[in-house]
Amino acid sequence: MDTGKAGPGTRRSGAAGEVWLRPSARRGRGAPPLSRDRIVEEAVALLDAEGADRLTMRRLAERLDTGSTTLYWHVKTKDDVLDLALDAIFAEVGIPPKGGQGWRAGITVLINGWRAVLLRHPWSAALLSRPMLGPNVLARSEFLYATLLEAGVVEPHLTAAAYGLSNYVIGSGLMQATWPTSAEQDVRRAAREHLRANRERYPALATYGPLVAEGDWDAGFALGLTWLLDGIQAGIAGAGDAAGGAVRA
Amino acid sequence: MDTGKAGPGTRRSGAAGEVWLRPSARRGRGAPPLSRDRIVEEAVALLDAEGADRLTMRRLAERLDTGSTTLYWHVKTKDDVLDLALDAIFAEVGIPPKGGQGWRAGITVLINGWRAVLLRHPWSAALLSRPMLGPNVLARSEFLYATLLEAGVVEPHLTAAAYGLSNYVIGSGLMQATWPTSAEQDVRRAAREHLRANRERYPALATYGPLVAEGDWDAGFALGLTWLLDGIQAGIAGAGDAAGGAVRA
DNA sequence: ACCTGAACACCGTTCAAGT
DNA sequence: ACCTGAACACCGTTCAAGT
Repeated sequence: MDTGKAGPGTRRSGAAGEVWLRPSARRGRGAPPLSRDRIVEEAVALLDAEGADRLTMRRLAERLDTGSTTLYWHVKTKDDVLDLALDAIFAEVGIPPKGGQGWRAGITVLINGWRAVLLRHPWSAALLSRPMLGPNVLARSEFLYATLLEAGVVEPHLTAAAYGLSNYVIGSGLMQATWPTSAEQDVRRAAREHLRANRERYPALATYGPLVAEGDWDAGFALGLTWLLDGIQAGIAGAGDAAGGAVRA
Repeated sequence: MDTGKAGPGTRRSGAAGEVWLRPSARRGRGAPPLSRDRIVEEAVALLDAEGADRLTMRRLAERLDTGSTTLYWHVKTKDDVLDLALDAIFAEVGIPPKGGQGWRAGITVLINGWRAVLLRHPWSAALLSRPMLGPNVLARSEFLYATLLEAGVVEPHLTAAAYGLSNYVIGSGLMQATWPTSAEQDVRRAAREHLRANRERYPALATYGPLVAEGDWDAGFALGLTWLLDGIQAGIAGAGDAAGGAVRA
């Protein structure tokens, strides 16, 4: 594990003329100078590779070939790094072209892309408990609101729709990222057996529950999304009170 | 801050005869002996009072009047404490009586109770990224599945319904617990001004966005819940393909 | 303007030792 | 069976100092 760690003076002090043999940057060829962007990029890589609780200022600095304290010139705190990393991956969520398809299609593409990103970076689920106000997140929220407005959705349906859709993806991403992955077969099996052993207490779960049925995440997600979109659509047509009397909690 | 901290020997060594003046337990009157339950209870209190990142084995131990290392006799790791604390608050979610009302009413009560607990313990939102397999959580999932089954919901609607509802509450709780509270008026205002300053980039958000409109969380949540329930209900009636062709993502 | 090193005040956890 | 203290290998962050 510690193999790559140069002893004191090995690289930093530099033997006579050794400067010319070095490609001017610290690390191998072409490592750009340290910058906020590079720190965030490396943070995402570290998070992808090892998960949220392995992200340490010292370990991050090591990957960037600096001391941990150097990072604090470019970034104010570790929390900043997390905020920036979270916003960075949102850039991967494609924003559908403006007028292309109907509002349902546009929103479906956005939401599915959003979900895909959450699943591709499972650590992000745990970070969603911080306010998301970065430019990439805002750009996607803007698309969502704009599309709904253009479709004719008005308050109180507008807020409910935007929140409902967002909450649904976030919850789904969190749930699925959380769930014992197939890599943890032992945990899955243990959980399943736990349910079956207590089948008199959890009869429905033991037979139909998620750990048993191994339901199709994607199909389930799509179905729930349809329900939300249907509800939103119904609210557009008869703006009055298509939702019945259930609106007030 | 350090006022209450007894100097070495002040309490532990005990002057002659001092035993009889002590009420036999370490702390004031009637402190029950250390136990797993007491640790979890105190952990919840600490989390409620100070939030997730202030929970420390040492600080928790201090509240229990022990050394931090003592906790490890009752609990294996800090993660265990978090898992136990998370399951503990789920006990507050009331499970509706079995046959009382229709399935919609029962599920609505459960979901609203669930949401209320998440909002009452905002720290729990950040912990939802861990598998929830504790007895209290399972009991509530059991109710959900059993009620849906009894209402006649079948696969693939069953899994989609259970996940959809759960994901929706979880996402909502996370979102609302995360959002700058009214206590952080400055953050709210800064965010709002940020949106307005960039109104050409975020036109819809700047005018109708959540930070501006100050929408009613409860009403919005209830509306989205209605949509989900409507979708589930529609699936019961015409079991065939009431959801149209959108099922396969 | 950017980087470094030493240092501070913490962490979670282990373990031999006590009662 | 339960509790304690010392100790280990870490943390995030500050700050004076270097170039």
